[in-house]
Amino acid sequence: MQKALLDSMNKKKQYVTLKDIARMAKVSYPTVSRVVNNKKYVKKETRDNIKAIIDELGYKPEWTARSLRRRKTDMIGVILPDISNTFFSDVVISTQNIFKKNNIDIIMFNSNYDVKMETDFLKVAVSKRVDGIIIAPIISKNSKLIKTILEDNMIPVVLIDNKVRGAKIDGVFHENRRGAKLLTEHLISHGHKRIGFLTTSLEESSSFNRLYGYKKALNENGLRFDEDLTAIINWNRDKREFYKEISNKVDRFFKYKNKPTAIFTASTNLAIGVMLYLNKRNYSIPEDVALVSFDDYDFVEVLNPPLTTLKGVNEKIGITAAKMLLEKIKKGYTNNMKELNIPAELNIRKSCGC
Amino acid sequence: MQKALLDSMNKKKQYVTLKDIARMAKVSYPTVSRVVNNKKYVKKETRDNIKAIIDELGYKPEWTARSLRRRKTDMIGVILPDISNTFFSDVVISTQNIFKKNNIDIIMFNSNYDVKMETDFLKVAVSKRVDGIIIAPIISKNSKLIKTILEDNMIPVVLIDNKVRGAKIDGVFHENRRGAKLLTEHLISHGHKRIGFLTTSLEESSSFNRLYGYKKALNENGLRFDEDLTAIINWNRDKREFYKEISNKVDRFFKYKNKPTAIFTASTNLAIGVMLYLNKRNYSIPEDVALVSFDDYDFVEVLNPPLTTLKGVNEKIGITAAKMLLEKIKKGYTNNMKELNIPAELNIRKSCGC
DNA sequence: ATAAAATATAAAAACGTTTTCAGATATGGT
DNA sequence: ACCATATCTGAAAACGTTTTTATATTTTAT
Repeated sequence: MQKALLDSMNKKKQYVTLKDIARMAKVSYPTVSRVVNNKKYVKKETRDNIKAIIDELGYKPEWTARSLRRRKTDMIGVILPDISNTFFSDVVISTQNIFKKNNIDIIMFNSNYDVKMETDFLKVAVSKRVDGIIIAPIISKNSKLIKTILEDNMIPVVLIDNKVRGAKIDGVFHENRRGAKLLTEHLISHGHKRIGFLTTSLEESSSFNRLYGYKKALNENGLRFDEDLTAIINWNRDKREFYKEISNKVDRFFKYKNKPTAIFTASTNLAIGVMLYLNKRNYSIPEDVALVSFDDYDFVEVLNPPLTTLKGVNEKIGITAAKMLLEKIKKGYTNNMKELNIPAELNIRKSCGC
Repeated sequence: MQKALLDSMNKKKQYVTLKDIARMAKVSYPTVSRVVNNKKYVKKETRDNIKAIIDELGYKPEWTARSLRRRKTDMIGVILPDISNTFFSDVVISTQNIFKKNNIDIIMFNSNYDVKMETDFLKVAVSKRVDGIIIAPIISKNSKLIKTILEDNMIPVVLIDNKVRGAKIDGVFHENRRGAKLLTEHLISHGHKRIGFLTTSLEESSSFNRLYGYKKALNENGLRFDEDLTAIINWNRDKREFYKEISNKVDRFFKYKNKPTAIFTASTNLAIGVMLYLNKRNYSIPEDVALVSFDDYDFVEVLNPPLTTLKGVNEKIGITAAKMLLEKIKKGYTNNMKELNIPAELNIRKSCGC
């Protein structure tokens, strides 16, 4: 008896179903379905009665059943490398703000810059039958899988930040080349001739293009590109390790006879690492070393010193990508590749020497 | 003809189903199901053959159908107020790292500190039949809904950071009272007698408890609590507005005849706002005003000046909560309320005057 | 008044799985 | 050689919806 009570307490409550409602309202369950979905062809009287019962029992449709039948899940997959990076979390937030209005939810995949994980997540997203995917792909080697998904015409996809070589997929991007060129030129205008460059993996098209812009600025100003002043930092979820790698690599810059007088980082994570290093070495910014960075974050204003960056476009990118995907989902598959670049603009503060 | 081609291109590719595999392997589809799920009772020869066909056709189970039948979705809902706050994004990341190993995915809900949105999301999570929920509830007024979910025994829930008054739900929390007390005492030990306190809504138990700790420290050191030195800041997704409100409220502090010489903020978002204000007013930290803040973030080290905080426990909280939820999901409902508080520890830097 | 069209409802089929049940074959112990 | 048990397989039911089809009723148009 005691045990029975306990069992009944531990037994999951059964959800109320259409049939339950139908039975109470003495109608067939498709009729209830029509009420739930605000479809025509239900007498007002019947409709009101059913609605009342639904309210009373607190009926909520079983989404898995509905999804199975409707062949859509009202969920999209968002695959990003690191949402502790404000750029990406902003993307998630603005995406959600758009999609919530359409009653579409987000399955969040954080790949930790791990290619295997990214690939797995992509497969899971397909298996979970999401209605669409927003992805900031890590490396172009994923192209085969991504292309398969696109070419098999299974799921609408919108890229963010990184392109996939050879794949014709809509996407929204930073103006990477021009942005990097602007920042580098700004340093050059301050008289710097030896400028270090830090980035994460060049497999990412954004990194690659930032490097390109940096090189172009050097070139157009008659400065030689020096491979030794470029450092590629591997992402590490353990920040201590990540900063240590930055420290080691930047340290190398300062061991050359011809030291850099300025550093340009391709993301603010990297800039923080550089600042930690420079602080530790008692180099002062910008007197000893000037510093500029690609992304904008709300806290760069209060860094020591405030960091010169590009104006933030996180929300703009997120919203644009979300709207693009929504359109693709609603319209079904379309083959028109749209590639949007959000314009870059300098945000000059102190760290550059201004 | 042209049109037919276009139509066929635009037609969604049909997914491969169990039946397709079964037909090709000349077996019944439950047999294929057994292979897919690594169940016993399939002859090795048959199994191998089926596996080969599955690989060849790239069959992936339809998750909605599987979820419907199995009565679980392999998804959990994570409801947070603001993932652009590193604390919360760290929680998501560490949660995902735990759950991925169990093939459970995350539906992400970002409520923007909006009570209505939080409530909606909670209902959606239930309707989507998630296997469990991790939530950092904004206000205690949600308690009724949360309690209903718990008491109806529908879905396992684990709280993060904020408690819900009267509801017996497992949760993982900062050591809010002790942490706040430590920080306040530290300021007092520097000789400060007038200490401002900034927090977001006191509806959140974390804020309430941080205020409590602050008061207690004052009290135990013979200092009077002055309501005028407490400011409650409303969250605003628009950072400009958010910082403006901080600026306005802190400005009031400095209009009193008896100005504060130190400020304690209940979160780092607030600290940044305060720093922006102090910078603008040319107050120097810590000489004119000392500053300490509750959360730890990796960039506080390079702020101007480096911020004294509590040691970061983001990951610890995330991992603990995730494991707790996983256990609840696996065990089914259990009534033992577990409440874990992750110990607070000072992380002394420069902004306090040390 | 009558045909046509619109409305209202129910019965049945469908979505793609997993589970239960039952039957067939193989294996092992006496 | 025989019964019990383990292994294999398929048929049918089930999960909870939405959609299709069919049929009855009401409204509208002539």
